[in-house]
Amino acid sequence: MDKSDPYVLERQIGFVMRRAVQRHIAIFSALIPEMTPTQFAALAKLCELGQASQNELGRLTSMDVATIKGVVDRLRARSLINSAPLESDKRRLMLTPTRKGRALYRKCAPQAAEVTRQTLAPLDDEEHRQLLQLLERLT
Amino acid sequence: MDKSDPYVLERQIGFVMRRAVQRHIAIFSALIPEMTPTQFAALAKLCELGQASQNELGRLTSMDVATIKGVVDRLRARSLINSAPLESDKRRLMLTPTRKGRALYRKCAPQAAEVTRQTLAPLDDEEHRQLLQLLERLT
DNA sequence: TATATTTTGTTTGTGTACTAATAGTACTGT
DNA sequence: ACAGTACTATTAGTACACAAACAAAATATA
Repeated sequence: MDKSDPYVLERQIGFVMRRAVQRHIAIFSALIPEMTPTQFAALAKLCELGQASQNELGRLTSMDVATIKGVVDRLRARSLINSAPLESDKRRLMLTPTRKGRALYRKCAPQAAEVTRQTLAPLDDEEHRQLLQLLERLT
Repeated sequence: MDKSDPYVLERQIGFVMRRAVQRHIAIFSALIPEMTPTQFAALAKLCELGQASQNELGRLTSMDVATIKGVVDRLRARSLINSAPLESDKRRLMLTPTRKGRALYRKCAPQAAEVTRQTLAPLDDEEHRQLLQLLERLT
């Protein structure tokens, strides 16, 4: 990319990523209306771990402390997860998925794979790999 | 990408994009604390066009009608843009950047280019081109 | 032991971002 | 002229996302 290129909004990485994320979220909510992508990420990670503290879950899903609190609150309000203060460290809020939460996760996981497929439909396997690898290096 | 891969949250395109966007926004707000990326996009496009209706500006910057309204409200509250109903079509709200808005845009534009540079710093020019092209195809 | 630091969680405030509903305006075809 | 349709803007409601300020608990260090 020529560094002397004029500034064109539509070619900036931030603008293009925002649009790609918008499309992804649209696909997600069409295929998985039961949950938002963020809620699914938290539930999926919690099911994978079995249990985790709220703070820990936030770190593992790249959510801010204030954000993970809201997400956890909404999941708990729908009885998809339980929370309880930890005896050994009273600051921590230990989270576990409920039976209902695990069931919903199992139901949605294949759909989530389909979301990824549809999002990446314009690309072939090699391009998919490349894109993921390039994006990961931006982190 | 092997379609039979197990579902690993961290390798899904949505998760990776969310993280990349988070980093980009952090860089943006460090370099351009005067505005959010969204506000800059709207102001930049409006300065480029000279004028536009609110709806038109939203379409050109990929913002929902409700979103562009909020962004325009905040820019107007800071006297960066003006708005007035259009005589020839009373449905439309015509927007123009103020002198102050244009000055701020001119000041921030080079910084915005630097935001893009820093965001893409882990990649070389060819990789930058590739990433942009792949993301654009996801739109 | 006493103090300082770190960790964890909450709250408040601001700013996207979308859906759905509403209302006024403009256009189209008969 | 009028009925139906499309467009534009606003509002209300829900949900991320981050910063900043705070409180409580645990850990480290003097």
